[in-house]
Amino acid sequence: MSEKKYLIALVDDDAKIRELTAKYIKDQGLDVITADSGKELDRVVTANEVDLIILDLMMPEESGLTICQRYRVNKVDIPIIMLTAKGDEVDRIVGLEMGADDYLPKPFNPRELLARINAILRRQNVPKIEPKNKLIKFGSYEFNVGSRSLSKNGKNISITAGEFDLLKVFTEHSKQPLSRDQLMQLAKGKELDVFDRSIDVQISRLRRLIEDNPNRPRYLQTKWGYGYIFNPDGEIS
Amino acid sequence: MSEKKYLIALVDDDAKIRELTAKYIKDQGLDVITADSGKELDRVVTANEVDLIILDLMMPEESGLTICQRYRVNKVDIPIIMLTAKGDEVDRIVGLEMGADDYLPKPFNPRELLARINAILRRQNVPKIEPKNKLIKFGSYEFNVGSRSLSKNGKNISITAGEFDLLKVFTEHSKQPLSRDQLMQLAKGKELDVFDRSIDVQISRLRRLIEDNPNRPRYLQTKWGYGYIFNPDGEIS
DNA sequence: TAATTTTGTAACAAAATTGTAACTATTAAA
DNA sequence: TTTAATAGTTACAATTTTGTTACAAAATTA
Repeated sequence: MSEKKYLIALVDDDAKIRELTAKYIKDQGLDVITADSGKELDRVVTANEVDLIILDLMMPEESGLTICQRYRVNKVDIPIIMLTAKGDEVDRIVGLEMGADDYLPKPFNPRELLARINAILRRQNVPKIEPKNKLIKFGSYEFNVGSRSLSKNGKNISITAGEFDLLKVFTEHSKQPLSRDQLMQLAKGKELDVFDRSIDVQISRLRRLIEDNPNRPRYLQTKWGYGYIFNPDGEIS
Repeated sequence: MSEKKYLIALVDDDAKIRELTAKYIKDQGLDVITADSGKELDRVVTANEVDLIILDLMMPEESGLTICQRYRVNKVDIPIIMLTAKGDEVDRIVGLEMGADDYLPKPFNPRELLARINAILRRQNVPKIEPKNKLIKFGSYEFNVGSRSLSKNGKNISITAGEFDLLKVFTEHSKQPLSRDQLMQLAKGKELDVFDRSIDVQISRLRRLIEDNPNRPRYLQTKWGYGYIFNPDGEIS
């Protein structure tokens, strides 16, 4: 956890826009967690170290404006980019006065959003990060985040994108139990549906890659009734 | 920290489904008021503080869709779960567009309904801001809520989810006698049935984990005729 | 586009936990 | 001291949760 990637919280009530945008940002190498409301954002922000918030202005329960104001009043000074309806000049100005750092009219070009994200992060000069080739070792395994590769005793093991995302999340939260909810958020940037077992299946697949004996996992253990935990030391509890 | 009990309004014209579902929800420790029509629901909503509405789509007088729309137009933003006929893709989408928060195809699994209720209520709730690695020490024991772990003299003791929940409740209410009723409510979020001894059994199990001598409990003592009390100082009264 | 790979879903099996019932022990009160 | 009520404990059944597989859907690549 010494090095971390930028984490963007994306708040929009429209699931389609949310997922599309999240995917785009993720593809650019940033981490994304989504939220569909202010309440949800609160939870995300308290549970994670968010570097920047992208906030839709028009939302049913609590408007982006209110959320922004609430955060600023509470001295939460995470940078905020506000998404406004096209030409909504007034809201835009109010938004900036509320303490938003930038705004972007909808519909927006994802590349422009990305440019603004980078501009703000640079402006904030959050310590620049990730001189690639972050290497995590556990047992005879090596996991290289920069080169997206996994190996055992130097021999390469092929890992899919989904497995990679999941393992990356685990290595970034070593020795910390993660619920399926959190894993879904952190690895895929979306909400876990009730009775969704896809995380379990991915875990099972991941274990085949990173466990000498997948039936007796050492590194990727189950927290029964809660979720999973990654422990590079491989202590058996 | 008085936990609020949620009130669910259940609207269905079929009396049998209504009562069965109501009973199921009640058993899980939520309050329920039923209604057999939109009119009835209006009355219920104006007379009570309803936290969530479960709304059948197909009803003789006024359809669930209409009701939902009516509420949203009038800026009543109580979350709504819509019950749709199976496979009625179109209505489902229209429902969500009308402002329903979730839908459930009929016939539904009551457990799934409950899961969705809880998901929505959780989403509505502003999360408690809590220090992450809260560590409670008593005797030679350490209980870490963040990492969901328990240890004695540094040696890990495996604790189940149920035991964890119970112990967590006790540590959050140190030196305060808790009735079985309260414990059930706080640890499992449901109602205690008459003649339900499950709390006693869990206490017995928990004592095996956190007492040097489970037959002479120091930390988790009995309040005879009332309930139990947790005292991290371990004074024997 | 077709072929290939990856991912999610559903179903079932396995494992772990939890509740129940029965019985015993303890406590408080008569 | 007896009695009735309450609490402790145990084994076992029931339930819940997790693991895994095969297959279908979706995404990616050629």
